Amino acid sequence: MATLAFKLNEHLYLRDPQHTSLGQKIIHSSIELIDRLGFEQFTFKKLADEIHSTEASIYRYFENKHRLLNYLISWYWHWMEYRIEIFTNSVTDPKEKLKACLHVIAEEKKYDPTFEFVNEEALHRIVVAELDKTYLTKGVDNYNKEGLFIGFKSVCQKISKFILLVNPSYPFAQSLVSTILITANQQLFFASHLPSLTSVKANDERYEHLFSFLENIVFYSIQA
Amino acid sequence: MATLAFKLNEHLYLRDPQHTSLGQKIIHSSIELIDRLGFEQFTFKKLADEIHSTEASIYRYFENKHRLLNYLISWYWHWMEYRIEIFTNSVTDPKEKLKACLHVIAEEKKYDPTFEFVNEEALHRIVVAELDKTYLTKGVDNYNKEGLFIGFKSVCQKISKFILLVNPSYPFAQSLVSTILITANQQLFFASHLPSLTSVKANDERYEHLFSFLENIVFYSIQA
DNA sequence: GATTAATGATAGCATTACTATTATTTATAC
DNA sequence: GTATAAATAATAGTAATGCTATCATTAATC
Repeated sequence: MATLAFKLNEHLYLRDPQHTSLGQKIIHSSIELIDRLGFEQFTFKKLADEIHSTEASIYRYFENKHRLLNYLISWYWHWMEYRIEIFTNSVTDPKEKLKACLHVIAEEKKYDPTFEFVNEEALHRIVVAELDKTYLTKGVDNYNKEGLFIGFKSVCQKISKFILLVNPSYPFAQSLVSTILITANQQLFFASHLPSLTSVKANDERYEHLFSFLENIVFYSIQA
Repeated sequence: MATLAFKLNEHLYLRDPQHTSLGQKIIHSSIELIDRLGFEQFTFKKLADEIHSTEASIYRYFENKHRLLNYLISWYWHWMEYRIEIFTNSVTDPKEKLKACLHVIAEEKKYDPTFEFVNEEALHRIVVAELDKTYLTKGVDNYNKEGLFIGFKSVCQKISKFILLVNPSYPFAQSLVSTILITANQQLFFASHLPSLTSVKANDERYEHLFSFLENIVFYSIQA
């Protein structure tokens, strides 16, 4: 079986979890547990109990739970880049390419059977709720040097290039892209929990609302 | 002495810290410590040592460190609203009102002697690094019911109204405002730590860069 | 079948996030 | 000015967390 797997930065893990049974259980169940408990309440002890293993065994895969979170979120961005690639690949018009990106960003995240032990729906909720915790820490400069954030950076760069194809003289491409990638998740969170902070309604059309908002910001800002 | 003080939501504290000597020391030194250590490393024990008091005494003012963080950040948004009020008050043209808001949002935060025991510069760094941690938690719905986030919401609402004065048919006012308030802080953080994610340069003109970016997004999006 | 690697079982330790109790200081009321 | 109450300090204790270490056992590989 030639399962598709992303090559993640080595500093994210001690032992690669993708290729062992225990490693796959760690990934699968940590997504489930972090989604359920939130990152603060999540512990290696609880994860160990869940997968009928031990704390010590998990520590052989990940230095600590912070690295594990970074791993999961990095995986998410690699998956996003892969999806953006799929949906922009055959599109030639730069504006349409950009629009395809926005669709991938704003769409509902569903289980992708290409990646067996990853529940993308739950992982997306984790990204929404915990992304900032990966870089909003005193260790950010060291983590950055280790390359822990290349997944996110790479997606940003890819979309920035599309923006510059549409308007080569737009001076805020990087800022605009990081803003919409982060705000997309935030607005969905606000829709569910702090509705007065968003124009996205918490109903079935939330993803369409979100897309319209992103489209509005992006295309008017770059004056396309 | 008629010191100006904000009336913060009662659920933020157990005993109002603004009116006692110990309370003021807690506010003053918690800002200093959280700024220096980051919220994760900050503990009531360390704060107690810093102000030559005890853990137990601090617990009589704040239920836990999470509430204290909420208190500080809520204070910040009340201060921001107060500043927005000052700078928009005498302006009549809606576009100029909105522009004045963006200036307040993007400007460098400096010590405001009106509020003796608060170091706004340090507090701003705390907001940049820790804001999301106040609401990105499993308890968000309960906290929201208690009114812990009214400071932020109130600022959002105020600016949204200015947007609707400029263009009454703009459908994303709330989303646009929450986006720029949060992205303003994020872009400054990126400029310092993850420069490839932002177009804001980490030099003396950072605040002007930031303002231009916000101005670009806001005024083109609402088609002013 | 021997060797090595991976995992499990168990223990331990410093720190954290509290709670509880009692003592002491400070403020206020009479 | 003393009585009374309130605020604070001092101290102790507890369960959980985030690890590290050791040794036994099972599984993979040569």
